[in-house]
Amino acid sequence: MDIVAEIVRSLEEDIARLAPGDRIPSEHDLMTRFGATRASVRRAIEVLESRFLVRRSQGAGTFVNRRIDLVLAPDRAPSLHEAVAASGSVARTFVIGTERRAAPEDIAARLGAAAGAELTRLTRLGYIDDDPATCGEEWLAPGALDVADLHLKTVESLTEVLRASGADPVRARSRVSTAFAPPEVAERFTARDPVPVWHIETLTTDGRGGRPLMFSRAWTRQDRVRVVVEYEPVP
Amino acid sequence: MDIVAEIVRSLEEDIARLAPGDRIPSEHDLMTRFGATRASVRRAIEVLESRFLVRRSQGAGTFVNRRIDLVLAPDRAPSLHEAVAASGSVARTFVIGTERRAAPEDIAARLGAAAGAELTRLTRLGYIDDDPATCGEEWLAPGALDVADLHLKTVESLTEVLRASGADPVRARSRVSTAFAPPEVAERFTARDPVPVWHIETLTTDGRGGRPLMFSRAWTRQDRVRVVVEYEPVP
DNA sequence: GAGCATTTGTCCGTATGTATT
DNA sequence: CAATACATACGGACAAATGCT
Repeated sequence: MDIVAEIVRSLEEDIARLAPGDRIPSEHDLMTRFGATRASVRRAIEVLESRFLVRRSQGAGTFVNRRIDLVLAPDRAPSLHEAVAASGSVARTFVIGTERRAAPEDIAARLGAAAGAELTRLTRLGYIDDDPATCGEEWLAPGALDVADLHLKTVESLTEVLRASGADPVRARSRVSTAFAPPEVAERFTARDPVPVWHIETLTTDGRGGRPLMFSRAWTRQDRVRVVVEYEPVP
Repeated sequence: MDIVAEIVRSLEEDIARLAPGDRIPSEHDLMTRFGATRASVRRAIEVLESRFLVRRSQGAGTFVNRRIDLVLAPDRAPSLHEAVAASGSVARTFVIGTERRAAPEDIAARLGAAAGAELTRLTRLGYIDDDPATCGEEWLAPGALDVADLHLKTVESLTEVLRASGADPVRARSRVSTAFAPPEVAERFTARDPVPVWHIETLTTDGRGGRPLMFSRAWTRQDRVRVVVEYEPVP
């Protein structure tokens, strides 16, 4: 009984012996192997997918998933690029938009701007192994950066740009939780179903004086990245 | 087209107008309402369930889910009991086991004990509105507490007990991530499918001297609790 | 570029089991 | 005990994306 659970168990063992990127047998093959319906086989694979163990691609097959560990700690720079590189994958980030726009009230407040103030907003999209994995926006405090400096292609260097402009950017406070990608983000991920994501917000201030410089808000796919947060109480 | 997505959208609107605990129409009613098969209706409800919007109970029906927000911050005591009470629900915690047992190597190390040392381990199970929602264990450092003090029924008072024994318990470091409940935990939750959970580890030390007192490891159901972690860099 | 086989995505219809009320 | 409602499984059909020829 419970043929789905049996298929799940069996496939789990198989996956443990495979490497990320390896293909698992087609649904048709699994039907004959387990003597089950396609519906049952699919249920089992859906369970594995919801555990982030496999990813499916229509027309291509089902493959063992690779997941990056990202540790966020007070004493460590939270570099997804480094974490990705360390695990042998390739990370790329593109700025897909820069604009001046009236900032939402909460963000304006954090950046010390008046409600409704027009601020510079960068939109970026990050890829891991050529798949979109993270998506987010950065809001710059008034006067933090000259707009002329923003013809950059990678956002990893944004703190570098801030530093070059005479500031001493340090992260002031971060907020991490999980959510489901809002429609405009899910669209970037070319997914329709609810995509479980990490929601990470960070306020960057000037180490000399504490003036707010930048507010960052990002959504990162949970099936591509596992975030671990370590924190200590401030005495 | 995409009848499942249509049902999801429609039910989302309905749910937004309902209160936690309210019942949504039966699958049979939804079949006639949308002119779809039960399979499609179930798919839609499964999507809502995976977003933690509803919970299903065989024989009873499908109900709008209630989720507690728990904010973990360096300057705040992470009290799930308080968060639950503040949202109008009832939290109860029971100690379901106390024993002396050889501690896992990593835990012994954190508590300053020799590898393989026998330590006191408490197992507890937490309920929200009479449903199991959190499950975990506490390991006590050697000499931190007299075993005779452990005939307590609620673990919320554990720091109180430590304090009464002359210590000044403070959280030293916490580690938060998401996972899927291991079998023995899922069993406590009376669930077979993979239950998405928060995995929270905390080391408690003595404020006077920094001696480790207790290591806590807990699994909390994501469909019952939403955790938000706020942290600041230590300069 | 066109055509084709493979593979996953979606939906329909039906039957039976099991927990709740 | 009976009715209700969710859980699980079977079987078939067509659509859509992929990868290869």
